[in-house]
Amino acid sequence: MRYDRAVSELGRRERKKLQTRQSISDAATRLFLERGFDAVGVKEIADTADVSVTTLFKHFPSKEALLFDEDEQQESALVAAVRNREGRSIPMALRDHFVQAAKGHADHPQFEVFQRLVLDTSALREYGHRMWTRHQGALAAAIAEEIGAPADDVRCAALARFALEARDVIFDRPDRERAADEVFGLLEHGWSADQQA
Amino acid sequence: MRYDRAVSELGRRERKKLQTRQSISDAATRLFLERGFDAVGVKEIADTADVSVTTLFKHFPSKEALLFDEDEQQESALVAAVRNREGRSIPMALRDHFVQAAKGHADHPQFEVFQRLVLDTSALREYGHRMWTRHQGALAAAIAEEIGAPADDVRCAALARFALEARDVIFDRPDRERAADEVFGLLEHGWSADQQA
DNA sequence: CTGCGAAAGTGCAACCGCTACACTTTTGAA
DNA sequence: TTCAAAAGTGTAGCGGTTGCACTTTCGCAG
Repeated sequence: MRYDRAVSELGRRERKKLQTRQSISDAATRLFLERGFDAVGVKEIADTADVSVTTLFKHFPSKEALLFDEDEQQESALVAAVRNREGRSIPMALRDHFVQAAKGHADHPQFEVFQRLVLDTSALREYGHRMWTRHQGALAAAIAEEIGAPADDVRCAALARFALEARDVIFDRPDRERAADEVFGLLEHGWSADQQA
Repeated sequence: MRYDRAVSELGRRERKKLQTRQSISDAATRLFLERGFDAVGVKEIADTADVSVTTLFKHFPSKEALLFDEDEQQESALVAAVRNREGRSIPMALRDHFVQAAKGHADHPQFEVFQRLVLDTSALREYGHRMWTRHQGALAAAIAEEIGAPADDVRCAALARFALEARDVIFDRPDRERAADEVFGLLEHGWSADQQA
């Protein structure tokens, strides 16, 4: 959670609002990790954070959203990966971006259990995937602009969609880096490149 | 357990069960098409089909499932498209299969409104997509077997996933056949084939 | 044919996520 | 100081979904 402007520069009102939001998010994350997503009700989260259920839903649009707090920077990072790719092809730039991101997350040890929770809970896995694929439009637009194609070019949309889906395909594999090589290699050079079938 | 016996060969019990199931499905489809998915409650569907809500949920696992009745043949059709491809590459065989299927559906005029309903209702669109991507495993296995790769080969899994996702990318476009050419061309020959970027 | 157990269906109550509503409290600013 | 907007509250309710205890229906073995 990054807040560009310092918290102290906000009025008391915004500060309190942020504070409430944070305590809700904290309570939810803690309870979910302790006992699982489905075993905790919104009522209990609200009670733990010492707010009403109504207030909880004024800050978060759904129960699932309580766990996915940071989103915006992912999209800009994706677009940046395409823009500042320095000679590499777009698929390779995206491959590097994913590998890099996975490495970065590996630092945080708590990220492991967090990810386990999301992957083991169907509601969360679907919600996460939905949020993730929301970036398709922006990514496609960035790709299109980069190669000078119309903003709604089909191939750009397809590449964006495939790259985003690639993450899930790769995450299931034991050796993620090698999986990333193969999957993005497929996007870069195609199925028929080293496959006679 | 094989149930390829004709309906008439089933006992009165199974026949009645099938009958109630059908009347529920019919009532749901009719009401949904008439007034929209969200404007019809399960209670009303149950009443229309003259069953209790409990019975309704004994036949269908969710409200969305009421609209998606037949699934099994889609999967076998996908696998068959890969198997009987007669010299064509796998991506091209899948492309042809999709184009063919779209043409086949265009016959049924009621399919247009049905599709509109699904596409305009977020709950249904997501459910449909979830059901559709369930075929990834079977499709990936078929591809792997076809080229003599291990059943869990990453590239096969990726191709399967991408092909399934391709449907949605293509369906948004006005000229679906041309879109299918471009998207599956990307899978077949890769991004770098006719793209220097 | 009979009777028994399994399966299908019923009605009710409740849970859970979520929302509308009417209300009070807090706070920034004129 | 005053006032309107914003934050928060409690209650009541909706809609999908499930558990439970119950009745009815049917298939089948004795």
